[in-house]
Amino acid sequence: MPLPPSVPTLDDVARAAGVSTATVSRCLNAKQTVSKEAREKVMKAVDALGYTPNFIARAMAAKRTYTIGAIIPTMENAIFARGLQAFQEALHELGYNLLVSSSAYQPSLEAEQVKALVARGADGLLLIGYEREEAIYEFLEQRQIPTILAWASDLERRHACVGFDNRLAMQTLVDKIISMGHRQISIISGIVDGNDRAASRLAGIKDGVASNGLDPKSLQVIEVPYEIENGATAFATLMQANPKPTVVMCGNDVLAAGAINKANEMGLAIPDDVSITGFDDIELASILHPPLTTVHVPHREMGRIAAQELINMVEERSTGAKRQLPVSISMRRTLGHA
Amino acid sequence: MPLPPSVPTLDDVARAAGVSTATVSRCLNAKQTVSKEAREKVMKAVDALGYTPNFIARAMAAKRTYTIGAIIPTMENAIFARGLQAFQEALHELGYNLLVSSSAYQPSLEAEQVKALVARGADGLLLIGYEREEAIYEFLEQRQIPTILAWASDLERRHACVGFDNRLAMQTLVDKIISMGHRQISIISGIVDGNDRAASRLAGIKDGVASNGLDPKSLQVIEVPYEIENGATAFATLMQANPKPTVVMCGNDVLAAGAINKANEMGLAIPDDVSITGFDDIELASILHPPLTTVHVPHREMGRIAAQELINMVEERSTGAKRQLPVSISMRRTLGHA
DNA sequence: AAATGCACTGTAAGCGCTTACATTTGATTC
DNA sequence: GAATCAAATGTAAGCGCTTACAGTGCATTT
Repeated sequence: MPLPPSVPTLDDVARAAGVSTATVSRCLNAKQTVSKEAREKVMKAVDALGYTPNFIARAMAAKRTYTIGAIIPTMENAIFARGLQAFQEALHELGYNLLVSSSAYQPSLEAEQVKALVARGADGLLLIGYEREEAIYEFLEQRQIPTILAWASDLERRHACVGFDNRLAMQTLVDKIISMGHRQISIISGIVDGNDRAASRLAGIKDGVASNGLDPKSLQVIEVPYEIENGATAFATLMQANPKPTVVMCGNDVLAAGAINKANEMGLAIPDDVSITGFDDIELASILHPPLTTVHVPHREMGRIAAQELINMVEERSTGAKRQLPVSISMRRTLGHA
Repeated sequence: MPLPPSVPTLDDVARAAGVSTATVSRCLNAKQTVSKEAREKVMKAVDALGYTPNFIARAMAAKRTYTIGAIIPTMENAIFARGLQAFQEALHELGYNLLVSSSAYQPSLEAEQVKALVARGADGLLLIGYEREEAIYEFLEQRQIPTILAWASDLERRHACVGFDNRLAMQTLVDKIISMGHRQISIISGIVDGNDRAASRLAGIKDGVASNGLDPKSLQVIEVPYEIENGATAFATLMQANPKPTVVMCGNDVLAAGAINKANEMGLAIPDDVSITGFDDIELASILHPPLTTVHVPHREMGRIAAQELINMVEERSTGAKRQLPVSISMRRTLGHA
């Protein structure tokens, strides 16, 4: 038993099989022709030694890692989970691995992670939304790292993206709400600064309100980080206004969950006393009490398309498409007539 | 503008600064003494060229990556999210990065990911629970990869671990339940095969039942994957039994969420018609309607301790401790007297 | 003035792979 | 039987870093 239980290398395999390292390498990468005879000798040696290729050395020599990096704002709630899962699955099918990190909604952390992932040889990157320093985009371009922006769909911008129109979605929802007789609308929004999705959703509400002849300025808006508890607190505050809102629109389902919860606690009947709406349609939405009326987003499809498109870019079959996916409204039971 | 926009290397920096590559390397790693003068020249060159160290080359030369790998069974729900987040934060403070992958509860996938992470030079690994092929443990030992098992706390086993006693926790909960007059207990368990946590929880229930003089064999048990929908379906099935259960104990909060939802849908009052309990105390638990009585698990603490202990192992300050954390019962409103 | 020690810096040998290029071999053709 | 060619294999040069080892100067000691 060797005291430094040294890990077998390509050289060891080559020696054991009585061939050159090049042949072993070719066997393992199945790119070029290797005689059946040699292949068998090599495979036998690989098994005997328990050889596993050193990924780092391989990446270093080949300058390819078959690894994609993704940076999402948070892993704590389910907003990105499903899309990411689909992304990962699709990547796996295409022969790529996924490395995930979370920026905790901090731009500086995101920038750091972008560099870390690139330094680790990520062949491509998935980022969420648009809002980040231009320097990051420049860095990525200079390094020629294919990047796709998910949860983003601005066809005017130069970046490859796949997402949906947050603004239009909210506007549609507002139309619906107003058509149901609501005039007193209050809003619990995510933090708009640094988060283009939150900003678009808020803008969409204002658009909708304005296009229905109401004054967007009269809207009560509270901005809070996406956490259940914040939704609850904000809801309580909003309900103290006079006149009371007949509907509280939330920037996402997490916030809406908090709002619903607080409403129940306050003994308010939903939707009779107050209506509540969400955004995202995460799993949570359907098990709230009552089930949440929300904007349904095609998370899995978005993840899958992002993977396909990104790999197309990595393998130089595409220079980056822009995809906008349709959303719909999941009418459940928290939205009623005013 | 150079057509191959080649990325600056250490050599470029050395040349620009008029020093040797060794000096540049020493500057960047701050390990050894470099004169202030040299350091300044180097830093200037680094900035001017926009140099970022190539992580892969560094890892290759230094045989250290300052990267920890974690493989969790799922990212789709919040079971592991909070613990992992804390793990990541603690790691970051200690100067390490985290790479996460999900095994989707598939042992073969987990094995693959272990190899992938090791091949990528992970300095250490975090795995969930015990149940996996012995070959994986052997591989890890042979390669001398420090590994900590989280959500695991068997003090008899040889592996470093940090977790809590699933079995005892459930037993305690059963004691409580029986003391409240329940005799008809049904169970919605996670899939036990390949999941030691699920198995321990189920065993704990049986222990508790037996120690209270009831017959564990009379327990109705349905095993399903951890998904809300499955909890709902199983609950409906269980309620068709005769006699009906007075309490349905769920293997985790996700399952309990489904059960509660279905109960509401069926017009059953909780806890008057039927009590329901969960396990994990994820955020979801407190916003269910009614709020879920469940076993509270110190996720964040577990993640933090796992990080500290694992890095101690990586940096050879420890050979692997075993930590068992206390859990408590979060009494909320889904458990009432029989 | 020579010897000693210290602080700093440079030289160069890898780390474990991939791959361009060179070489060998055997079959095929004329 | 020599020439030609394709297939299989080998040789060896890196990839961009870290680090052991070997200087180089200069201040201090003897």
